[in-house]
Amino acid sequence: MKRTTSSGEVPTGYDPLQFPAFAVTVDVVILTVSDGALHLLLVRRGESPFEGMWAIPGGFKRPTETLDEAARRELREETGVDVASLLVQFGAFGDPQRDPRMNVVTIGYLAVIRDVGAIVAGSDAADAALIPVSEVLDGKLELAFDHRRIVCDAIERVRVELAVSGIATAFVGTTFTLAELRGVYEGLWGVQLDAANFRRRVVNKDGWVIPTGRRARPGLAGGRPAELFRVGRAWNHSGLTHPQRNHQEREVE
Amino acid sequence: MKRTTSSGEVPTGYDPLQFPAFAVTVDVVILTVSDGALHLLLVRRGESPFEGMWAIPGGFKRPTETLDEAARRELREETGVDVASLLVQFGAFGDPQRDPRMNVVTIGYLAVIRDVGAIVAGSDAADAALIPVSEVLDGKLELAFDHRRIVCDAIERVRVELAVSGIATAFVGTTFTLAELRGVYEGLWGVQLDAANFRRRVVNKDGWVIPTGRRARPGLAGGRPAELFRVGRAWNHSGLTHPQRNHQEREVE
DNA sequence: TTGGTTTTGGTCATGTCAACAATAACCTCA
DNA sequence: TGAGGTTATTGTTGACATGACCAAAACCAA
Repeated sequence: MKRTTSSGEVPTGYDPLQFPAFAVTVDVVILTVSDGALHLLLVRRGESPFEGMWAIPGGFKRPTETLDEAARRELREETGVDVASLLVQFGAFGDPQRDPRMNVVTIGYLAVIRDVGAIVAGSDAADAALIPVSEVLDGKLELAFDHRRIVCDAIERVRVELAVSGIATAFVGTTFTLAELRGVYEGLWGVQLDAANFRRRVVNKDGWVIPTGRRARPGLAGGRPAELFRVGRAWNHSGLTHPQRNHQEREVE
Repeated sequence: MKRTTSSGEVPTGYDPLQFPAFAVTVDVVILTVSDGALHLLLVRRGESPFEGMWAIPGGFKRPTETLDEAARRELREETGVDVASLLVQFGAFGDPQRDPRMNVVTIGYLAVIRDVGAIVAGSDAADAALIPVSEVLDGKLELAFDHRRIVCDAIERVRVELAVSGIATAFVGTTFTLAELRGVYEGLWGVQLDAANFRRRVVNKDGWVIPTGRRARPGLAGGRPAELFRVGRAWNHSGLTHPQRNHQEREVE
């Protein structure tokens, strides 16, 4: 049995070129909620291969920076925002044929930003757009490289993270109404949540949301003005779970 | 604002060496539960740097294989087992100085195997050992490279995964008693669980465990023989949660 | 047979949560 | 100004989950 260690059977005098060399890139899936639906930021490729197709923004990792720094740099170059509400690594992708030109391993990052409308407009709007993720998941919109799979993994991660931690607050502004926050859950899970029960669950969560005294102005349709909240610091412990039917059938098929 | 896409500003006629080249490795954190405590498989490094120190097994990704294949290959080379109960990627590590020799980006994999005792014995036992993770977390045992951080991330992932999915069954054999399964939770969470309540929670979970008719032989101390279960297929939906005190104080500090 | 040990089943009180009803506070339009 | 519409919030209720605790069952060793 061959024994190898983390960096392999490297003799003391090594030659870097003797080992398989890869290009390492960082790709950032930038998400936001708009009109109650999850959207992601895509850019149109200007070069071959996949010229003219939509892709998620990304670029080479530089030898002097960490992966996190590379992701933050890419996000800044793409959107101009310096810090996202959330920027976490969610996976690495290294299939041999994922880039037809050379061997590229990419590290996927997930970024959540609050209101990206103005940001995309300020950017080079010609080749960047906010696309509903449903179009990607449906397969209606084809993406370059293996970016469809990368996006799918990112979405899945968001859904899980939403249940296990308080990611939802990353999608809303610094102050928000509970209806807005509820919309994030409904959009990402594709469910309808009871407003009354949602309120109780969220407000009772220890340090989850903090009421500011103020109230939001009602929408065009009127209605009682909603209370304004800001995020508490404890949005990282036990998240919300999917609502489960009261009368779930307990049959073991 | 500079616009880059996933593979950067690569002209059509590209020269691979013109872009930052990295070595890509796959490191596998191999976990098992032994004597009610979580252990991990470490190998002793035979070469510089960090010669003689403990490290997690790993090696170079080959250009023709996927990351998952590389992880499976490393696991097989190290333990001889062909397929783990669980083998998932959990993170990428690419700090510039993590390897003093060259720029190495490593992809961390988490492997869970059932009974590793015989396996390690069958391997080249001189430089491989099962170490309690507590010794690594305490800092009592120093690891090569940034492997301590990699291990910490893996453990954290296991703890979360344990609550959100049914990872626990990956630690036990194909048939198991509820005491064994409970021991996994107790070992990983560092808590004591009531046997009666644990049984109800696990058995009531839809498709979680399936009773085989057989019973285990009692231990040396006697006791009623335990029922033997096997894992159901639905161990991926809503996991168990930490037990929470009945009278939790609800103060907002 | 007796005492020890482990598993399994039962009870009870409390807490959580979904469903639903009712009220409060705003809007627009007549 | 008032009526009807809309949204947010509070209340109530019943089903279920869960933790604490107790008791019985089924084995061992002596």
